[in-house]
Amino acid sequence: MDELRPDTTAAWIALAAAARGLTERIDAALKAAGRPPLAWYDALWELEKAGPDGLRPFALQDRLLLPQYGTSRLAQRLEAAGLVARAPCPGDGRGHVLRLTEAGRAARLAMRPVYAEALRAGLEARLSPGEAAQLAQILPKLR
Amino acid sequence: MDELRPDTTAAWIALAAAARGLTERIDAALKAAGRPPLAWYDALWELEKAGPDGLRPFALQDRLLLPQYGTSRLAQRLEAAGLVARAPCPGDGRGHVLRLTEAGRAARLAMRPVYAEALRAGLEARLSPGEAAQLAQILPKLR
DNA sequence: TCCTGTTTCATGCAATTGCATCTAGGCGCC
DNA sequence: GGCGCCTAGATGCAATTGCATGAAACAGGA
Repeated sequence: MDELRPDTTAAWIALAAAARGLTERIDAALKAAGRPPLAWYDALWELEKAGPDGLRPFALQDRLLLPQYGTSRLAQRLEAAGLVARAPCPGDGRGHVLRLTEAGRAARLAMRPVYAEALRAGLEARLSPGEAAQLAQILPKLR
Repeated sequence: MDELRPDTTAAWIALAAAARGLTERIDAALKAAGRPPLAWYDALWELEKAGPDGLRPFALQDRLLLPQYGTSRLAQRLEAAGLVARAPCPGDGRGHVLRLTEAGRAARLAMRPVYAEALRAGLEARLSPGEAAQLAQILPKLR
C-alpha cells in the first residue's frame, strides 16, 4: 500500500477489525439472548421513528443503506415474524407502506438492553470519554 | 440505548457506517477492475508474509479471524483459482500447508493499486494526517 | 390513445455463509 | 495395543446474499 501514509493503513486495519469485532459481539449477544439479529434492530428503529405513517420500502432502503433486494427480503422476514405490517400505498399502486406492529415495538425494546450491554462492554468500557468523543467527531467524516 | 453515553452511540453508528462504506467501496473498485474480492487480498497477504514455509489453515484462520469453515472454503477457492498450493503437512497427517503460488503473488500485486486507490479516496482524502493518526491510535483499543 | 421510459418492488437462480456434524490423525494413559 | 479425548479440516444442508431480470404502476410526450 505504498502511496498511502502509514497512519492511513493503520487506521483502516484497526477500523475494519473494530467494526467486525463489535458487530460479531453484538450479534452473538443477541443470538445468545434469543433475539433477532442486529440488522432487524435498525429496521425496527427506523420504522419506529417514522411513526404511524410508516415507511415505503425504498425509504427504508435509503436509511439503512441496503441494496434494494436486501430491503425487500428483510421486509418479508419482518412481516413473516409479525413485527411489521404491510399495507397498500394510497396514491401509488406500485408501493407498499411498512408499519411497525405492537409486536415489533416490543421486539425492539427487548433487544435494546442486550444491544446496549454489548456496546458498553465492547466499546464504552474500552475508551475514555474523550476518546469516544474524538471518534464521534472524526468518523462521520468518512461518510 | 439509555445507559450509554451519547458519544458511545455516536461513535458506534459512525464506526459501523464508515466500515461498511469503505468495505463496499473497496470491493466495488476491485470488482470493477476485474479483481478478486477484498477477503482474498488479506489471505494472500498473510501467505506472502509467511514466506516459503506457508501456513497451516488454522494459522491463517487465527490471523484472518475467520470461522474454521470459512478458512476451509476460502482455501478451496484460492486453490481452485491457482493462487494457492496445498501440500500435505510433514509431521502432522491431519493438516496441510498452504503456500502462495507465483500466480497468487501476481494476483495480490495486481489488486494492490486498486485497493490503495480506494483507501486513498475513501479514507486518506477525507482526514487530516492528525485525524488519521488519532484513529490509528484509538481504534486498536477496541480489540 | 399509444409508445417509451422510469420508478417500485419482487423473484429465480447461483454463490456464499452459518451451523452442525463427520472423518482422520494425534496424544495421553492404562 | 486399546481406549478415550482432543485437534485439524472437510462437508451436507439450510439460510442468506448477490445478481440479473421480471412485472406492475406511474409519467410524459407524439
